[in-house]
Amino acid sequence: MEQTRGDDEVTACTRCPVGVASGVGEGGRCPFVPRKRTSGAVLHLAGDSVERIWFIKSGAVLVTRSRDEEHIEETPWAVRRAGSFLGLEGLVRAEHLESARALTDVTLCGASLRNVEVWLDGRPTAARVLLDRSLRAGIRERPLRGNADGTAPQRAAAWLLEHAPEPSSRQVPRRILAGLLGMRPETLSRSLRVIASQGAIRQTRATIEVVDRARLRAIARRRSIRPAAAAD
Amino acid sequence: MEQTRGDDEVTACTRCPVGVASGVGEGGRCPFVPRKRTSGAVLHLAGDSVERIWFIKSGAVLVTRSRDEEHIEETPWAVRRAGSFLGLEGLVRAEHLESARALTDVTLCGASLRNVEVWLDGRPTAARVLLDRSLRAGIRERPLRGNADGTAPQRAAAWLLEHAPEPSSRQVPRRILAGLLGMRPETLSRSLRVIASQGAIRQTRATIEVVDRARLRAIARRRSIRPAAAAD
DNA sequence: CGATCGATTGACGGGACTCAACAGCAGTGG
DNA sequence: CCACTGCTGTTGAGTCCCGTCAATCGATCG
Repeated sequence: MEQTRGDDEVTACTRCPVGVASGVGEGGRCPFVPRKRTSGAVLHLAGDSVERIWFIKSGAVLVTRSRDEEHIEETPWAVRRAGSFLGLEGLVRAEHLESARALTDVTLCGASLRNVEVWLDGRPTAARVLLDRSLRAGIRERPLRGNADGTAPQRAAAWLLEHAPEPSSRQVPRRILAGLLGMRPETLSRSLRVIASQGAIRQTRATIEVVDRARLRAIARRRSIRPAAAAD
Repeated sequence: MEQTRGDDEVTACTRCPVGVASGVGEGGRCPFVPRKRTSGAVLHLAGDSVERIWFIKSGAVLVTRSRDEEHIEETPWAVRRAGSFLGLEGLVRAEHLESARALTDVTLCGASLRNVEVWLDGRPTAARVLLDRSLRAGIRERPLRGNADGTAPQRAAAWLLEHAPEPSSRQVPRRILAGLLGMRPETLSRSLRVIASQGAIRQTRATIEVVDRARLRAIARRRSIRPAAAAD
């Protein structure tokens, strides 16, 4: 539970971890400058060369990855929220690994790759902030995508348990949600119907409302598929 | 292709990225001290409190994650090789996220969490090394686990394409490999038979030999399942 | 050789994908 | 106002891939 929860909006740079690391308030300047994007805006595409690194101040961003090298087909991968970075790959490779689109109206702080490099060299605490955020994101991004992670209703229930408290999650379209869970929209629709029939959620065409977390947990945990054995 | 390939063994600390960041050769001392473990040794278990952080100097380590919070059932997650860290989670949470076992005889450099913290505060380049390695590992660790990532033969072919050059990959038991790919051993066995019947590999009970990479690629790419559509 | 474990093969059933049709909803324009 | 269009989400029917269970085979070890 040490993960930051909720869409914790950070407005003041003096309370922003990046701002703090930059010494804002003590005469330091933060290389990341704020910018707003409206819902649906494309931030970058996989395969593009990394020009800027972004820090999400508020809102939610959908990250999609391409399965093939040519970046033709993309599949939803994760939802990044306030406090996460976008484009950190730029520090270790030339091109974006993933595409990013604003899922809601967002406030992003961006800095050119060059400025980030300068920042990393100049501020002793800068690298630690990026390391910290990178590790947290890595822990958090554990997509449940296949039968090995449970049946379709199980994965749907698990996702709802984890993301229902987020206000922005209610705006995730069914099609995208299905992609995040590694299933087809039809399968998601059927899964939600099963979950709703057990009284754990109430749903309309566009919204999902959790009414019984305990029951939802029961659905998510029920193990019909045993995970593969590990080495002993 | 900027990822380091092969089981690049690092023996001299003056050529090790961690050693370089520690200033070995310029009077600095590296907090990570080498230790050897034999194949099969358990390095740590998920849920244990993080005592030490390890850097892999040579060999391969199997990382397994537990699906449930109680850490009862574990499923293979990734194979980490020379140049990767183990236990970096310790910097942002108290307990190990994953279990680790030596897949081959390994040489590990370990440092206590406290010493790592001291090291991070004292050496300006230390955090950058960890950040760099963490990002690379994050890019590399992209497990293909479900139907959404392709059929069983496709995932098996994709894994072989990526890992066949690694000498240590030939020692991965079928059962473990199946877990890494999110399928049962029986399904892996059938998949390999299909791939072999197309002439892309030759296999015995214990070994897999790639004989036709082009054909293997064709099998991996053939799209019988379309990935879910991304937002446009 | 007997015991044990891992890998393979076969038979079977179920869950998810595919394809298709339909319903709900917004935008457009006559 | 309503037909028309386009898009998203739902529902149904059919197919097939993969998980499950069971038996067999191979390899290793005492």
